[in-house]
Formats: sequence, structure tokens, C-alpha cells
Amino acid sequence: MVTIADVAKRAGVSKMTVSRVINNSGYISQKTRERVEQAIDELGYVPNSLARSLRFKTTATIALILTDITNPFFTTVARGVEDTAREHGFSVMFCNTDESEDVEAQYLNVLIQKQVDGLLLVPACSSARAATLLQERHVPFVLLDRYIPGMTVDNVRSDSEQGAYELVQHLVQLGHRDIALLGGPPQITTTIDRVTGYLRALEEAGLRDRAIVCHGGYTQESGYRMTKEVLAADPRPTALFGVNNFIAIGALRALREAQYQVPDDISVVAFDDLSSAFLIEPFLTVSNQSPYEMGKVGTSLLLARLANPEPTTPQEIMLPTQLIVRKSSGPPPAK
Amino acid sequence: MVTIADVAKRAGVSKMTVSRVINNSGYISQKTRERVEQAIDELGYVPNSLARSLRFKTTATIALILTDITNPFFTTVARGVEDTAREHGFSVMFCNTDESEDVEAQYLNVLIQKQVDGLLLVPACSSARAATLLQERHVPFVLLDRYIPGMTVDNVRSDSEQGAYELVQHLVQLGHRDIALLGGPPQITTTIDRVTGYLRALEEAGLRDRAIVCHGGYTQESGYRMTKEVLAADPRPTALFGVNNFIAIGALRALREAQYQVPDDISVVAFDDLSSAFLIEPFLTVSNQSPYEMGKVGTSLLLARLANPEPTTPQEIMLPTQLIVRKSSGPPPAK
DNA sequence: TTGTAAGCGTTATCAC
DNA sequence: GTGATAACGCTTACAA
Repeated sequence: MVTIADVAKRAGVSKMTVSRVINNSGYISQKTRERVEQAIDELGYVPNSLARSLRFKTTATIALILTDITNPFFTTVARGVEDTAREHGFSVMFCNTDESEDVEAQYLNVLIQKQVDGLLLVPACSSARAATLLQERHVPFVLLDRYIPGMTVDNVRSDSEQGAYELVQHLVQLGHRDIALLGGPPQITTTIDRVTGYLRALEEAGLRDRAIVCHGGYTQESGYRMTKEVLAADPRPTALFGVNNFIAIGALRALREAQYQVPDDISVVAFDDLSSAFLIEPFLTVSNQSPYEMGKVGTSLLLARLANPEPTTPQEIMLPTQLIVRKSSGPPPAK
Repeated sequence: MVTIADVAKRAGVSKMTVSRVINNSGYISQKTRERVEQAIDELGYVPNSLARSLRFKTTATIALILTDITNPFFTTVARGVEDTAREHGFSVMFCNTDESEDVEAQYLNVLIQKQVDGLLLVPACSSARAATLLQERHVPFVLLDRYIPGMTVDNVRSDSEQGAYELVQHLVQLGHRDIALLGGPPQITTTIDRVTGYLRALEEAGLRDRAIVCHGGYTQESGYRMTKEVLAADPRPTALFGVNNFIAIGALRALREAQYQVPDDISVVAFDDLSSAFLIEPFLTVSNQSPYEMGKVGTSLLLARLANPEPTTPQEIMLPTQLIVRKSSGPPPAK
């Protein structure tokens, strides 16, 4: 490895002079600058950020910990994060936890040791463990998508409650009275808030006691299973509300298998737009989030914190959702 | 920040003793070990990997540079990379180039400065620039998905030629004589190889002179545009071969708009399975790749190189593809 | 079993 | 304008 000392020797100057050339700091005669630059070229010298970081206590690196990059929602969040970080000269390390708190904890340790300047975190299970650790270690972080009940920290998320409310209200207006919610894990705030919005809409319509709430994973298989269940129940719902994209797909598959026509026999609505990139013809009625925006805003907030470490009151940023009515929702079948 | 010196002072020992405790190296009396461990706990000491890396010249970090994490194919590759890296105690930095060689070059510089131990690279434009730079700098790397014509370096990719051959052969057997290939950029090896396989299948069927080859981007819009074009041409193809998933979706959309029925009026086949996760009912006939495997194998190869830096002959690993016949391909319409 | 000194590649500080 | 020195946090080699 060629170091600053090699360059210095070759150019016949001191290390400091080379350093000054590299960083454009202090005064340097045009002549020495050229000599140094030539030496750098000849030797193919590349500064070692590690050494630099050791001095500066700053790595220009942040991390994004999320549950599964395989979900297009998070993929888009990730793009928002990376693009924004790049604009500001930061690099990003990505980590998938698969909702495991242990994996999350392991990653956190590694990342802290690697001295990342800050973190963006989709907390596994909406648990406080990670956030608490980060606070103890004084590592700046911003929560994405989820928050932690009872803990006020920087976070950027969608207005899940309102989004769910609008979806269910839409169904109610179409005439549905038995609407089943197919939820994710009951402790995760996105599910909690969407259930709340769902209940609020039912309440308003005087349907509070007809609520049907299932919980499962944020996966297709889970959506499939929950759908089978509610179809077998009495009363059988005339509409399903999938709390995320994968659950809704599982539901549609189950319906297909059971020979239900959507929306004629049963309506389906969901959170998250499955980016139209993947579908020939989007047909799900959804409450659309802005994942790219979420990544972008979260990163901006984090970088602002890094630039100005004085503690300010935590910011909770709520991104609006947008109701998009498509073909998967219609009036309930006549009795 | 609490350092090893703080711990040493608190425990009343030297820095070295603390270091030995942390790394479980050398002999230490049970008693001092406990004292040190207690001090570590009390102070909340976390070792600084930066300092360690500076000494060891090793960061336990690799990078994955790809063109667009938003494409589910690459998302899955990324998962394969991360899972494998994690198993071996490595962290991963992700970078999207959007096919820009400049962005690629910038990232490369940053990553080299950050002293990543090695890189996995989907070369933008299949260009040699990046690979050449890495060779000069002696940074171990493995090419993923694409290779660089005329350059023999470690790489892991799908057997594009054979996959394309099988798809086109399938169409020929169904009776198609006018098959249009909707390609990506003409310099990218995945497109080149798929064109080759396409031509080989046509050749064998004596249809070589009926070949219709378009080039565009690996995007939906491009697939849409190319489809409009070939539909307007004479002879009008009875089958389309989309060279990747997004192109095929664009094609389907264009067909839909032009009121063509698939497969009755026209057949469509493509590379890349759009993970069934996204579709209620997969219906495209495809040549399926193994992106997770690609990430996994590539990472294993890279880590093997890191573990044993003696130069060996480059390995070129070709992953098989799998023809999956679904409903989007059928016999051509009767004249 | 434990400690001392030197060095990894940089840069801030203060001389010259 | 430029250079010597020390320091960032850690570990290897050698002593004690």
C-alpha cells in the first residue's frame, strides 16, 4: 500500500505538505503542489479514509437497518436513503433483520464498532431495545416507517391511521358491513395504527361490533392463511383489508383458489402500492405511501442531526397517504 | 468516547491486558480478566474497529455495486450477498449506479479509500473501466450477472445464451416464425448473449433471416416503446422475447393498449421470473434465473479470494437457467 | 501473567 | 511556505 509518506519521499517534501495538497488547506507554492501531484499520480496514491476517520472521529457513513429489502416498499425506501446520502457525500451500509431482534442487535454492535456516524432504523418488532441501546451509546438515529410506543425520538412514517380510515370508509360507503382486517404482527406500530384507523371508520358507521381483526406475519403466506380463515367464519366478510402489499397478494391468491371473483363476490383493499412497475395492470384499491420520500426525509433529518449535534426536541414526521380507488373494490354482492 | 485506555485505568491494568481480554488472546489470570470485564461493562466500552482495521489492514467489509436495487432481480441478488457475507462476519455496503460509469467510478474511489476488503460488481454498461481500476489497485473483486468482453476475471452469471435459446426454441416449436427480440443496451453482455442464443435458435430453424432485434434500456418504458415499433412493422411478429422482466412488462402493457390478446394474438416470453411474490397469478413464460444463488456464489468466491490471496486462475461460474412455460406463450394465430 | 514501546496512515499544532 | 512532533485507538513484538 502506498502511503502519504511514500508520496512525501518521492516528491522530496514532508508528509504535511502532501496532506495539505490533498486537502487543499494552507498555503502551498504552485511548484511544490505540482511536484506532489505528480508523485501522487506516479505512485497511484489513494488516501486511507480509515486513518482519517480515526483522527476526525467521523466516517461519512450511515447505516440503514430494515426488516427485508426484498419487499419493494423497503427497496424504494432504500433508494431514497442512498440517493440522499450520496448527495451529501455519505455512504450507506444496509442490513436486513428479518424482524429478528437478535440479528438487529448483532448488526447494531458491528455498526457501532465500525463507527457509523448515524443510523436509520426500521425497528424489528417495533421493539425499544435497539433504540435504547443507541441512545445509551449516543449514536444519532432516526426511526423509519415504525415508531416505538412510549418513546419520543426522531421518526418518519406514513399516516397509517388516516390511510386505513380512508380505505375502510371507502368500503363502508360502498355498502360493506362485514370488513375483515388482515393484519401483521400485533405489536408492530404500522399494524396497530392501521387497526386503529379501521376501528375508527367502523365506529363512525356504527359497525364497531362487527369488526373482524386477524393477526399474522407481513407475508403472502400469512395473508393466504388469514383469508382462508375469515372465509370460513360466520358472518363471512364481503370485504378484506390487507394491511400491507404481501398480505393482500396472499389474500387474492386464496380468493382465486376458492373461486371468488374480485370485486363481484368480495372486495379487497390494501396498504402500499405495489409499484406499478411490477404489474401489467394495477387493480388493487390501495392507500399509497411514499417510500422514496420516507427514505429521503429520514436521511435528511439524520444528516441534519449530524451536522448540528446540539440536542433538539425529537421530530416526528408524518407522511400523508393517498387513497387510490381501482377495480378491486366494489359494492357487496346482493344478498 | 471511551477507549481502551479508560478501561485500563479503571481496571488498574495496562492497555495490553485489556486488549488481551477483548480478544481472548494470551494468558490472563481469572482475577484480572474479571476486573477488566467489569470495567468494560461499567464504562460501556465498545472497541473501535477503525483503529483495529488500521492495524490489520482489513475491514471485514465488502461492497456490492449494482445498477438498480429497485429491480427485484438485483434485490434478490443483494439478499444472497448480504446473507452470505453475514455468515462470514462481513458487512456490506450497497451502491446503485443507474448504469452510469461516472457514478460507478465515484463509488469505486470512495470504497477503495474506505478500504473495503473486496467488491462485488455489476459493471455499468459492461464496461472495463471499473474492473481495470480495481486490478490496478489490487482490490479483489467478482463480477456479477455481467462480464467484460475480452477480460478474464472472476465472475458469476446466468447462462444467458442457453436460456434465450430455449425460450426461442419453445416459440419456434409452437409454430412461430416471426419472433422479435426486445433487447437492452447493445453493449451489455446479458443482452449480447441473449441475442446470440436467440439467433442460434432461429438459425437452427432456418429462420435466421427473419430475425427482428431491437435495442433499448432495461426499463418498462423501453419495452413499451419497442413493442409499439415492432407491432407497426411488416411482417408483424407473432411472438415477443423480452430480454428482462421490466421490458416484458412494458411489452405487455403496450399489447394491452393495442388490444392484443396474449397468447391468442401474440405470445410473450421473457428472462427473469418476476418473483411470484409480486403476482397473484404468474403467467409469463420465462427463463428463470437464480439471483439469490448468484449473490451467494459470488460472495463465497470473493470471500475465498480474500481468505487466500494467492493469485489463482480466474473462475467463471455459469448458473443454469430454467425454462418455465406458462400461459403467455401459445401457437401463433391462424392466418 | 503482565507491561512497554513502536507503529498502522492521517492531520492539528506550532515552530522555522 | 514548509516541516517536526504528537495524537487518534488499537495491537504486535519484546521485556520483565
